[in-house]
Amino acid sequence: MKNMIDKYSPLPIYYQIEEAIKGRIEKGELQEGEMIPSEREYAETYGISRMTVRQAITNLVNDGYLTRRKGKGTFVANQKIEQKLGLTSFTEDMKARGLKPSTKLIDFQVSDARGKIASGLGIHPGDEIYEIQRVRLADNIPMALETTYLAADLVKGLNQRIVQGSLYQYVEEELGLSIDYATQELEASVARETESEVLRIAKGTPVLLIRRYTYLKDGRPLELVQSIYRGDRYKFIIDMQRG
Amino acid sequence: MKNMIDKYSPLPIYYQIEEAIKGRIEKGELQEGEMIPSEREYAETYGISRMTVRQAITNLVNDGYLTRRKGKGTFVANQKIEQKLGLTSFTEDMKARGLKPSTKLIDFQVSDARGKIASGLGIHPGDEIYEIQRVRLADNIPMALETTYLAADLVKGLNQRIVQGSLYQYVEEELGLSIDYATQELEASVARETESEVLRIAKGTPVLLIRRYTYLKDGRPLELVQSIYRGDRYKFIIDMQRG
DNA sequence: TAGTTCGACTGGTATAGACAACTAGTTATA
DNA sequence: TATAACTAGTTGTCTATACCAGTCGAACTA
Repeated sequence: MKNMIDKYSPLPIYYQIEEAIKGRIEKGELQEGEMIPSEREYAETYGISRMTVRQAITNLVNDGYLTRRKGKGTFVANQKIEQKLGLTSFTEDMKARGLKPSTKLIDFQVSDARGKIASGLGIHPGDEIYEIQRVRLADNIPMALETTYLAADLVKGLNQRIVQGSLYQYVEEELGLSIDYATQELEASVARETESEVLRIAKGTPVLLIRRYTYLKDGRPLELVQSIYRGDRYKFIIDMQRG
Repeated sequence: MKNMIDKYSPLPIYYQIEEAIKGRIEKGELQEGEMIPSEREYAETYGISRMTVRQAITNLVNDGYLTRRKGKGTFVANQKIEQKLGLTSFTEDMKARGLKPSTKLIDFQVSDARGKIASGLGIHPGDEIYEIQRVRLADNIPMALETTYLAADLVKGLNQRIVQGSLYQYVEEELGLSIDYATQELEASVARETESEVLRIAKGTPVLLIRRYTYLKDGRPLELVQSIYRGDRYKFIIDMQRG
């Protein structure tokens, strides 16, 4: 039941190895984060060259199934949180559109929760929250204004450095909290004073407002992200009439 | 001015080659569709192994800069039309969300243009149009109903086989038409009879209606695509109140 | 005990060569 | 003339080998 490799198959050997490893991951025989056998080990057990094994593994790394760590080994990749949640990150979204995404942090402060935000985060009005404001750019053109609200006593010790890295990673790996799911609301709106300035559009211009609530495994709300997208740059013409 | 490769640089040779080729593409020295020097040629002129050249080229193929054609050569890739237009294709969109996209063709027919469709395509009511209806699925769950309308005398000879491949490629390469730009309209709506059946949702469920108009370089409208997305599966809660 | 060195593991880079599969043009043949 | 065979080019696959560069723990040393 071992040697599933057929050297005389018309299918390339690297492809057979590739499918074999992928199969073991999908069957759950290889778990997320688990180390797979080393390249030399594969080469020996199948009686093939290490370079051929490398070709198979390289493809799987490119497809996101595996990650390599020099000196340590090759590991089954973790699914991205965005993928788990079924969310598209701004970065990936823009890349898919062929644009160069970037982010500018414009505000990071502690403030008091107001009505809608407090209820969204499941805390009391007046409780401390972190408020992070970023501009998302595509090819250096401002595309969206994104404001993230987090309950301060849930994500203790948050600072500017973390915010500029991966917030989700910090929450999961450092704080040990498990992100579970998210819901999104989309609504059509118009740009207000602040937004029009940052996005360099006229006040009153149609914008897309997306509100995302992210929840932990235990049901507590983790964050509320409110994004204002320029309708024009997105080439969305928002008209409110019903079909 | 030739040998830009430093064998004793800490940067890997394959990386240097990679950057060199990428640079030539970005500077326009290598045009879209143009064949680049063969792997053996690179190996010889730089005095390195062909496998090292292959590593560089493989990376560029993975990044979408080049495409290989066995027996012919390696060519500078065409930018995807979706990228040119700044549009996200359903396929890419779903992949980015970690879902497996698929498409089911449910109707392909010639019919007569009615009011809104005729004006959108810049033809007269009663003129012949192709009408293509597809269901877009993610992980085999129907996500959207997509209807494409094309003026029959503009895209002559369209058939089911082409429709199941790349329409844009056919239009550009076979018909010699140049796609230029597109606009999108987004509006909130509710599912009607037909849509509710195909998408397996209740009549009256909120849906996202996206209308895309694609235009040729000469300004003529090429197609009108009307997509009905399930609001629930997209986890969008559409509410129409203004901010 | 604390620190260092060493060795055995990992993946990363690079070589030189071989043959297969495919493409396209040329040449020889029926 | 049409067809087949050849040829020279391309990428595709695979081998066997070598050495470099991190990682980590065990053994050695001050």
